[in-house]
Amino acid sequence: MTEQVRVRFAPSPTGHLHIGNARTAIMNWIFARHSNGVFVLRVEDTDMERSSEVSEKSILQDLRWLGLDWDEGPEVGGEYGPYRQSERLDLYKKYTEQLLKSGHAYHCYCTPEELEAEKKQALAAGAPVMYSGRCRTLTQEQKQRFEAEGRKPVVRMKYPEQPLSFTDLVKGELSFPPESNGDFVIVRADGVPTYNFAVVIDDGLMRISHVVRGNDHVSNTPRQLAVYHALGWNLPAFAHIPMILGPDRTRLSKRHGATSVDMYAQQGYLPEALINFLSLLGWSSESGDEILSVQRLIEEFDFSRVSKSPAIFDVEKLNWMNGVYIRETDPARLAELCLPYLKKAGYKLPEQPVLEKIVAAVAKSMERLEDVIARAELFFTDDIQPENEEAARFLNKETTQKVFWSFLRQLDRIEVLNADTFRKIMKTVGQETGVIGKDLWMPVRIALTGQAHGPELPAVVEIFGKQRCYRLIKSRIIE
RNA sequence: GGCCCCUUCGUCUAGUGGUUAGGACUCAGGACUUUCAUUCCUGCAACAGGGGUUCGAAUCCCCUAGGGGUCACCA
Repeated sequence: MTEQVRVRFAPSPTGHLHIGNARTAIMNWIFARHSNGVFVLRVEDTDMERSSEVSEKSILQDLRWLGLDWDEGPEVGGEYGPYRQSERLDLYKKYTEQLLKSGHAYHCYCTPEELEAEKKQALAAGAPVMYSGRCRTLTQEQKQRFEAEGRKPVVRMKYPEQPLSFTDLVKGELSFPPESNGDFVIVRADGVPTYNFAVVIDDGLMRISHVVRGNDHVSNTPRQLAVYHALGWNLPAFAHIPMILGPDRTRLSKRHGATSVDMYAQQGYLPEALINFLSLLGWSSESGDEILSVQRLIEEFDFSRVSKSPAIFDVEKLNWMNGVYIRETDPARLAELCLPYLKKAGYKLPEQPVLEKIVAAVAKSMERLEDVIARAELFFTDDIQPENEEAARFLNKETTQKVFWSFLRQLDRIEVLNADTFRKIMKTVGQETGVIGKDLWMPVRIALTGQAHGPELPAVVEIFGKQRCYRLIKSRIIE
């Protein structure tokens, strides 16, 4: 029987959920759901300086917003906990001692200053930059002398002298010669383990079957292999997914604009759209389809279709895709989603049915939910004025006044004004005045909305109602 | 600089020895329409370069160039 698939997403709580990390989380989650496996969330907070509870909270919130639920981890528990590295220190200690005893690791007393000097020298000489390993052979006396000086040692792993290799699910066979790494620190002077050590202990103990992570971790992998081997543990499968780059082909960062999930959420990107878009950065459906539901992503996901090369984050395409999702959203939910933005704009909100109509009227031209503020403004202001010269010109056409007069006459004869009756009115106005096309519609549009471009007039008019339309047209009549 | 990896339209990608190199976004043009938007149609646009292997290479091998990653008591 095949072993249960267990994957993990292991963010460090040092800020918001980054777009790149979000994509990693998404692929892990999708793969877990695809395989009927377990999705573990583990908080890598061994960097005491930079980690914070606030960050952890926000990352958890962003994951939930995306719809990525975890089966084990903070706030849900699980049998392989605890799920914060800061709460697993005794575990790391146990295995550190084991490695020390077995001779795979040793104490190193070099000071940061000494290391820095060594590094500078190597750099100047054009030699490879790595630790010399000189503390490997310290005698008892030397160690005691360092201790007496008050030096706190770190623990270093002896990097093996054989090539280290593994098979990556997306990149294939990968091999690293011994000279590609030196002895690396696994426990800091303060006793806290470093990433490359803790990650192995945790993945091993948590029975992680597939390590799915960003390509920036490829070069870390041989160091981790060394730990696995020293411990005599079985290797998980590795899958290194391509990185996400900015338009300038460098690592996606603040310079490129919004880089965290919460910023996209704020601007009004839908979680489904973000999931869909991010999934397609480095993966493609065999069908060639691009608009893919979460359900389909789960069904179709496969590492064999993950690309090896980095992908550039293209906001234009995200915008398009988000627009597709907005247009597919039913009016009730869309109204609900737009509500926070309308409130923020300070608009006086109407009844739910009217709100839904407003949102539906402008939805076609929206790429982000925040667009609703500008698009729907005309429904929330009483002061309708031509927005520019182009608009004002239609008001001054010689045929305009008779169109308005006719329009008001027709309006008087109607009970309720809705999209249908409005169309009928316009038809009659056209016949009565002999004015057609733009000259007929534009003056009405400008008088009612102030804008030469905007949502379909019948929809606008239905939302406005008879009173408001009457008033607005009347106000444009020159006696 | 050492080590590892990558390279198809501007961008995301399909493609696993024989295709008019396909799709999507963007852009341009057109149709629809009272405007914008939506929708639909059409078009522009790519195998980094050079050597091999082969009857035949985007597909296999080598070299060059370009790009990315990493070399922390960050993760």
